[in-house]
Amino acid sequence: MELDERKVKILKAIVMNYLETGEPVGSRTISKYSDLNLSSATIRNEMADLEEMGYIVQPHTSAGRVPTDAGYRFYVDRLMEEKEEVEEVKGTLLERVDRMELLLKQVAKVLAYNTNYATLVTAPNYKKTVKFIQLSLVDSSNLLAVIVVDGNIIKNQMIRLNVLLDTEDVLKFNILLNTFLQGASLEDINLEMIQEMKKQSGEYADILDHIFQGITEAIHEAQEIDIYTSGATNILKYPELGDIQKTSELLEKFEDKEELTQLIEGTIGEDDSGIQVFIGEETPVQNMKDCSLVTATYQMPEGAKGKIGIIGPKRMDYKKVVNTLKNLTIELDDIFKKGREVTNDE
Amino acid sequence: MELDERKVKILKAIVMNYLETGEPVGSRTISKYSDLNLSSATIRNEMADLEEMGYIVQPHTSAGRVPTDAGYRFYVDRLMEEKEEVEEVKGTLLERVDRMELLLKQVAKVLAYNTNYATLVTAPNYKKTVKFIQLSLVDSSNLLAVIVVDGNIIKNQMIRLNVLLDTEDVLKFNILLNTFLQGASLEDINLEMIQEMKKQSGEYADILDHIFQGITEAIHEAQEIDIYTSGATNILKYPELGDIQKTSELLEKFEDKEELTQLIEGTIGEDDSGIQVFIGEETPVQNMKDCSLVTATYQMPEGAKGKIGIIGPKRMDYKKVVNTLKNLTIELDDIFKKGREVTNDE
DNA sequence: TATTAGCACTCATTCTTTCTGAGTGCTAAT
DNA sequence: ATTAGCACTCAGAAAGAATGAGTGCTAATA
Repeated sequence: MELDERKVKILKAIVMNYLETGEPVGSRTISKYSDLNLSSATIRNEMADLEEMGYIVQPHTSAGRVPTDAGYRFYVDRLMEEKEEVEEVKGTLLERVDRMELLLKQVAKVLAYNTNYATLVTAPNYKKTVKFIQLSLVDSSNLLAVIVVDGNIIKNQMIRLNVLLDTEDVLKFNILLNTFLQGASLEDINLEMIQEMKKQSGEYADILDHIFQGITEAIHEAQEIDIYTSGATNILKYPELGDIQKTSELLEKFEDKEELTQLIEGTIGEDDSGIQVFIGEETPVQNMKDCSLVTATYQMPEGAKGKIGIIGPKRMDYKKVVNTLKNLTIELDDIFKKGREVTNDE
Repeated sequence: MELDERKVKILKAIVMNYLETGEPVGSRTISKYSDLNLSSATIRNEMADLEEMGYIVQPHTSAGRVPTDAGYRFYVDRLMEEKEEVEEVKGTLLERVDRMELLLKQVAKVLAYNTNYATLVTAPNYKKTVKFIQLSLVDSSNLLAVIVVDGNIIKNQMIRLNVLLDTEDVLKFNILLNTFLQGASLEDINLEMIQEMKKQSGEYADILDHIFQGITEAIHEAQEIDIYTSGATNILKYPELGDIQKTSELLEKFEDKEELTQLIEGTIGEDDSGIQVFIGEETPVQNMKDCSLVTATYQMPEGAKGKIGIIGPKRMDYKKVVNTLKNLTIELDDIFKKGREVTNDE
């Protein structure tokens, strides 16, 4: 059977109507509210074909039709024309990037507010490289390590001492650490390097162990993918995800970063730039089979990438979501670029 | 009418039974499962009295009785004997206090896991005093300010420069800042002090403005009440909070720190130490009228106080919750004390 | 006088049954 | 190829009947 132009028109009408109303769409509706000027009977015949082809289904015999995953997919890939009007993202993003965390939290929040879906944002994930390390003696038994990795992400680590150090010792350590570690990534810090540093540090070799532990912890922590979410409760707004049981399980996942990390990593694939749409079964997480997921990848000037995701019901307003995401990533790119110009011209 | 001993016994039986089952309690149940050896008819008479006195109600004519807020209150205040068995808190807390944030997040999580209710924990709120400040030059245009306030809370602030500074300048600033600001709280930093510092800093007075701004921002941020929540979705587990509409509004509040701050501040009252129980209408927030809130105050050796709260349905297991909270606060006090011994013996 | 057995009554809940109407598929006419 | 028309289906609403947990009241009992 062939998917001729008329069938496409009808399919489009069905999907759009369903997106709007959430009710199964009957032949009569299409007959009346489309410019095809066909009787409901004709539409019915066409619908039967479309059903056979797998684009739509009837929830039960005497009901209208509802798009299948394939139907949505066809719509998203081929029918959904771009909106020319820019979907403005309301709510200001921070302009200063020095607190990445705040910025991303804000992104999640603004996005949730704008779309009324659940959102999540991952921090850009790149091989972090030490830019600057400083130890300072806070008091006699506490040594503070401040580590700045690129992207101006700052980590602190309090190191408890059981030996007395004086300022001069600390100064020595600082120099030592910086000469060795500046520009190093986590992988670069290998046994050999450590040995060498220990050798050079002479009598304080055992303290160095302590310090190292603190530092690796900090770098590790910086390396972890941070995830920020917002608007999780929006999920409750869509009654088609009726089963409270299921929905609350989904919400629970949303509280758990581990799970989310998996989710996001599941989306890293072929088309790793731009926008991806996962519909129903295509979604990489079990509990989400009744939802759709739209992700966008943003990129920092250094090449680091992060993801923004929106989770909503299958009948989500794909057009709006895709558009909003596009604009948001542009805005983000902009902010990062600006940030870079001002900051990192080393 | 008088609340004699028998009535009290009956009331207690009703409340306990209701806490367990969630179903209205009938006279026959009490007659059978209590050691009173009274017929259901007698119980009925007594129940009628208790209803008149406002401790219980019937949801409808032919149903058993359910405790009113007053009924719960009486139970909590007078009937609920302390469990002697310690309600063990399962799941380890971090032992090291240097990352307060992690500790409190953990507390919220463990508590939610143990009780199956929604939990929230506020960071201790005290007048923060600067313990240590350090500026360092990360690169030519970025100055990093690290501020440690007591309790070893660390704040970072990247300060962007449009003037070139060399290491010596930074050193000078460091000395200047530390002599003036060490031990100062936010309120202490007044115009006079600033003037004096500017005078002493001579030619770099205008950079100082920049730095000040950064530092006050950081202190402000440290001053803010941080709130950590966990297990919000547990709320969905209690069907008696049936109205999804309402419940989801409640959940939304749980996403919003502002609201939560209000909530917690609403509980700061007379009995500001130990454990407080708010039942239904007593709760300081509108959407929470169908819930109960139990809060505990923990105290750091410095005298700073924070709150731990548990939100659940009115028929929550008060005994368990109160007990768990008691033990948790003790455990926390312990951790803090240890932390102090090792850390802050200045 | 306090307690209890007994009975009529109430009413949420559950299960059935009936009704309704949106929507279909098919056939015969255009 | 399209459409009018009609019989058919079936979810969901509405209405009715059965169930049973629980009550309040009264009269008998200890």
